[in-house]
Amino acid sequence: MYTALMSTSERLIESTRELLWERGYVGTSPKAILERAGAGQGSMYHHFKGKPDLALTAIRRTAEELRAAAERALGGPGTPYERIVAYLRRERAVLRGCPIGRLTMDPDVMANDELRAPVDETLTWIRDRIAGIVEEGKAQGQFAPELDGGEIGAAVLATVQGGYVLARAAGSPAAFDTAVSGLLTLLAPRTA
Amino acid sequence: MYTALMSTSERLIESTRELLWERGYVGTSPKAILERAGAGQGSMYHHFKGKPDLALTAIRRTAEELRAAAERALGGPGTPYERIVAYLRRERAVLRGCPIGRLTMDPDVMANDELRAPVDETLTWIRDRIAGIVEEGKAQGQFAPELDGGEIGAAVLATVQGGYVLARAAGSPAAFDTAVSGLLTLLAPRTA
DNA sequence: GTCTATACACAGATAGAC
DNA sequence: GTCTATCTGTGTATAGAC
Repeated sequence: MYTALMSTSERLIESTRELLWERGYVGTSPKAILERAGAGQGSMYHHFKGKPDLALTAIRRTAEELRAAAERALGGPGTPYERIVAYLRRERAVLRGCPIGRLTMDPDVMANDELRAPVDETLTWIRDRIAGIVEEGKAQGQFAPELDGGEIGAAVLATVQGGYVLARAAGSPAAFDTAVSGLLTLLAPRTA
Repeated sequence: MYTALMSTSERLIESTRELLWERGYVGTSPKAILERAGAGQGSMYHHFKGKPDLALTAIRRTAEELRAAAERALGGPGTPYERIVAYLRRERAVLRGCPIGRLTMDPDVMANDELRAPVDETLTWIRDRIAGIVEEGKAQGQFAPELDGGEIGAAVLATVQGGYVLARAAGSPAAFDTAVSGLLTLLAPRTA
């Protein structure tokens, strides 16, 4: 539960972000949000139109943070392969899953175009970002010319998203790392 | 909603399987199950101890079916690579997601060891099954000796699970196929 | 076995006092 | 802005009639 160091509205947003990550949209009730934020019913309906409106604000912020975190790895120094390694190996709370990807399994999020949009945009952006890096690598001769940037970008992001699934099922982050290692072996540049 | 061609208990199980697939565990209420099954409150509590008990029965059945479907592709004819292709390309209701994998994002399933067990066992089984096929391929010289069966198995299954995430986010099955194509390019045997 | 009736807490939202 | 009522429906389960 957040202290009074934040405004009520901020505490509501941050509490919602946490709960959406932990329990998804259908699993998160206004009551739970209010308790965590230390606010009363009135505050939430003063600052937001209701649960979907507050969730939208929370999701947008989380999406922006995720994009920034991905960019820190993908836009860092090194060869294209090294940047993809940095992305795949970056620090993650593996057992918590992806705060954006998990929303794709939420029926109420998927049924609401406004809520789905930031999810779609974020994953598409990461996919395309990786795709561009793969094309860079091809141009530099690090990757084989038969690789398709879009396909590899999708495969890399899918491995991450699926890695979360395997790790959560097993109750251990190891499965995530195993899947990543497998993909990286397959993607390794020819050490000509 | 199911007709009277099934027993009440069967209709309850099948309705639960559908709803767990569509809406997950937290998103599925006994009331919705009863409506779909065309049964009254009493029937459910006569045949099952409650929602978790009914869900466990439903999940176990779905897990068994998923394993069988995977085995039909993985245990089919062809080289190791071809069998993995068959698995990755098998007919799927992509936009519905994986009926087992999606449960890993359900907080109440993950918090209940009995409910999580069949999820874990199923995904582990598929992972290991693919791992063995990769080892076969290595023995036959189809795959490079530096590939680790366990890692590739995890990467293949993660691509599938993550492919569902990408497809659902985009609202189109194409993203799934794109990711699969990318992985298959990377995994393609050296056409020595 | 299946039904309806009942129970009580929670989900989501509104009203109006301070 | 924030709070405490208050409201209607739903979630999950039990009781007891048929």
